[in-house]
Amino acid sequence: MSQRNPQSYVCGLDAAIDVVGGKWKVLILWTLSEGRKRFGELKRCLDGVSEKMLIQHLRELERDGVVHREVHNVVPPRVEYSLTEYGVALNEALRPLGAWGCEHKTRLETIRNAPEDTPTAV
Amino acid sequence: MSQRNPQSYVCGLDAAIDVVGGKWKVLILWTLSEGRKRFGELKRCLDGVSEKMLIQHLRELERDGVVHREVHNVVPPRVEYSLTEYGVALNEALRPLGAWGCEHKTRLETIRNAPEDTPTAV
DNA sequence: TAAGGTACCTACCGAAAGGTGTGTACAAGG
DNA sequence: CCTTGTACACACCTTTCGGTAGGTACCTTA
Repeated sequence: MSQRNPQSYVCGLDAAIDVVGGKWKVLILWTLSEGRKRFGELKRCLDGVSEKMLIQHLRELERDGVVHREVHNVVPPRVEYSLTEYGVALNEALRPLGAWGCEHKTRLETIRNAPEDTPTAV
Repeated sequence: MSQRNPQSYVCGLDAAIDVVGGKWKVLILWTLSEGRKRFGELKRCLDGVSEKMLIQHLRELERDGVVHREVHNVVPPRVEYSLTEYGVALNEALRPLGAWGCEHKTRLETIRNAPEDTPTAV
């Protein structure tokens, strides 16, 4: 997303947005709140995500300390992802925003699917 | 940002992120929570924003119904921006996220400014 | 022997986001 | 007369984001 130079987070809000600002990140967090999931499971949960983006976002979330990655050294590789305590807290903090989004969901969909230049009979 | 196709917001959270997902949007909302501001004032508050982006983001926030734009037809143009009730609610909903961000601000800054490949003496 | 599943990696490409620099109408101020 | 300030619009350019396609190592199953 709009990754700002991180030397200068202004109010914490921009820092948080920087963490969850990828296309699939909130959905990943949301999905992982149900419990630990394997890579393939996640992929099936997030319909339409490409493997590249899923991995990339998972890595970033891991780097940011909100997602934990656990590798089981077995022969068909088995990797499980889960939320850290930071991740759980982040999910909690996202609740009100999700609620706001739910309230305005249909309104926003309408706005955004509408043509910007309402050509009411030319 | 990562504007998803809005026919399919999954959980409201992605809808909300879509609204506040621009580089300067949360900062605009944050600044406007202090009260109505003119374009130039906003620009001075948000250090480093380009006029183009400020206008673009303001227009989008206006379209999404969270920011109100008021034009006074005077000769040196005077345009004032303020939060709508939706915008106020959105700001409230962003509070916990901002708090989370504040708690993790320095940690995130450290992580993100650090070299990813710690080249400990080559 | 061949195919399939796991969890990735890599190179390449188009689209979107964001920044820069200029122009504009109008009046006030020096 | 020239400059300054307001609130933009527009063209151009670079960077980032996200997606597609292909490949890998290993084992299982047919």
